[in-house]
Amino acid sequence: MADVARLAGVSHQTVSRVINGSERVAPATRDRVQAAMRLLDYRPNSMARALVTGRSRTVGVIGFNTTLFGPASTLYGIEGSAHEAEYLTSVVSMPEVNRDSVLLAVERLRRHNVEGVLLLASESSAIAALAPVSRELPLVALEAEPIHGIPTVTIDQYGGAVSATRHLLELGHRRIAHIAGPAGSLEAQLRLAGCRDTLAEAGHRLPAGTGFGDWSAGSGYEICVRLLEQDPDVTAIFVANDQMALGALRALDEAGRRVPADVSIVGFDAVPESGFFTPPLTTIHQDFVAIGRRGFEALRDRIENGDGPATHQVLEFELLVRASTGPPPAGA
Amino acid sequence: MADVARLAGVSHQTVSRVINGSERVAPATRDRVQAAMRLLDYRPNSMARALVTGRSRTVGVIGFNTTLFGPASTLYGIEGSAHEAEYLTSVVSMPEVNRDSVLLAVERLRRHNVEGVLLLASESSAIAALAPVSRELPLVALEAEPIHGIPTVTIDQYGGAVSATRHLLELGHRRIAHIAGPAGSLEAQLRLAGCRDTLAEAGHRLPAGTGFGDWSAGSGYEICVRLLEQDPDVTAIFVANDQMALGALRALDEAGRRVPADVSIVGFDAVPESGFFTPPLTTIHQDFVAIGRRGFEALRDRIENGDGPATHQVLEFELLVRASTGPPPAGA
DNA sequence: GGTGTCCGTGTTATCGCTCACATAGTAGGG
DNA sequence: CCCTACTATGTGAGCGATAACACGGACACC
Repeated sequence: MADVARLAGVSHQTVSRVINGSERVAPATRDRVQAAMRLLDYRPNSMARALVTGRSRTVGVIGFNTTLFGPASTLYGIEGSAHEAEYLTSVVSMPEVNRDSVLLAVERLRRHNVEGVLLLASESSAIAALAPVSRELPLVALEAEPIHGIPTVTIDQYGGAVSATRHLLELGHRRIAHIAGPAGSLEAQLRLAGCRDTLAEAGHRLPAGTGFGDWSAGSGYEICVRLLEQDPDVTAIFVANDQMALGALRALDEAGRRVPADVSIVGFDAVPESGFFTPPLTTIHQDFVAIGRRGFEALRDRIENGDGPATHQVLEFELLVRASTGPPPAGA
Repeated sequence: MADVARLAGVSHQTVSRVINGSERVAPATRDRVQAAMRLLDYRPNSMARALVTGRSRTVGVIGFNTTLFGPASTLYGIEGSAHEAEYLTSVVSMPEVNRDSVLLAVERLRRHNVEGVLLLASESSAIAALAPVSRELPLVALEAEPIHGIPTVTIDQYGGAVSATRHLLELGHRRIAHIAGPAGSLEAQLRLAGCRDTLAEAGHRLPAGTGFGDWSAGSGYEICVRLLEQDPDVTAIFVANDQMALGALRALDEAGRRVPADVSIVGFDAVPESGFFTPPLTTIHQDFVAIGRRGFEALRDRIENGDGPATHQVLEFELLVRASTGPPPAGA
């Protein structure tokens, strides 16, 4: 910076003014300074600036299964939004969700002076762990429970589950099972609750022993195999995400049950591949990227304008009816 | 820091020594300082430290399709490794790969004083754009061509394609088609070349008009539909990734062609879902997480030990034979 | 022509830390 | 018992920027 100032024949402060786009600089001077900056390939040192302003213009993201389509897409949305606002995104991916790992992640981010943190985890334990932190550091939780005064952005998981279940009821199904996500996950709980409540309203109930998977195709497969043994009369299964639904599809195929002629399947998430499953999967679409964008905006608002009351944004979902659902077999 | 020093009755320099684990501190003093730090909930300011040491302990990652399983997993590997080395990972996800977007991304990261950059893109144009930058900033490219003296970490794409193609030849297939990835992608090119060369060696050749997809299931579907029209005698298709293979599976199903009885399919990547496709997909497994880890290690080495000659690491792949491949139909 | 006001620019302090060097005390060798 | 050598700690400078304030000159107004 001193070099630039010297070359342009001004003081370092004037250079600083040019960098920061201050009004109080004569156009001629501004041009001279900019020319000097270009000539010297000068790049302001963000660390020095951050030190004096106390602002790092960096936000942290804490994620877990970031290799999954959902979180990866949300991260993409966050990054896109952050980019536009000239923030940098720092990611911490933990292999497992628990109190300690969340605290470790946030500590790591704080040490690097992030200005705020986005939590990408629906485990209520993760949010609970961060509740005290949120008083010192702006925090927004995505796909999370609106508790502890932490702002959240989610889609209407419960509503999506209701919609999926209604779809099956409307097709005439009566014996409907659910393959749930991890028991500790709020999303999984809401999807289960939405399904159960909707069935109850219609005078039906979930078969006993709903299995809790881990979102993976493998777990969906295993749970479905068990389900078919325990309850061969099931004519429809609402599966808590598309990957597990794929596993269920595989299990049904191996069991010789046709989809949707014998059993209908509904998934959740609408991953891009789901339209190419055999058969193409009926599922609930949620806009992960939008969640990320909204999440970042909410965080930025808290960073720049301080704590207001915590907002809880709920985005819309969409039922995508494809070929994996149809009326139950005549005999059922 | 001054507060800690005062409370512990030492100078700020001694506090600094304790923070940095210097040897030259009496155990009693160290304890007193640590107690003071805990009491005051003191956290060293990384920006000040970065300013004076000139080290931000942050690396940048430039990615494109980071919502895909491969890049997302690699990112996960990078982050894990970076975490262990106490580096922070900052991600920039660009919507498209081209010279400008790559340069923009790297500029953004440099402005935030990252110490090095990992490029997650197999497009040679992206690497070419960064070649000049790599002389000023440590850089490692993943899944990329070893050019311009930039270190790389990849798996043996060509070898994987050879292995996949041989597998089909050994099963007795003679009319083998390929569905390729984007023409600009090095991975796609190598997979295509490996397939073509292996066929040529065996005295066969690729049917004319190999389609170039965009890695998505949808593109795989469309290319396969076209392929089946143009070349109905094909008995096997090697598809450049699993998502496109899923699309191909769908197209075959709709065309009434059974897999593997009528047509065999081999994918590439071994995404976790591929074992649950209908039928489970024969594919080439590559360890994306390991690529990320190795990539970070290589970058760290360059950051901390300066430029040596550029290393090019090639990791092993593995052919996973599942149910989507079998001998060609008797008539073929 | 004096004076207040605004504009463009410069001067100095400061952010929180590490580095290089200074210094006091302690121990060991002859 | 002196000198060297090393240990534990302190002092002051400076990293590269911004903030706060100071200052000279041009202009307008009375």
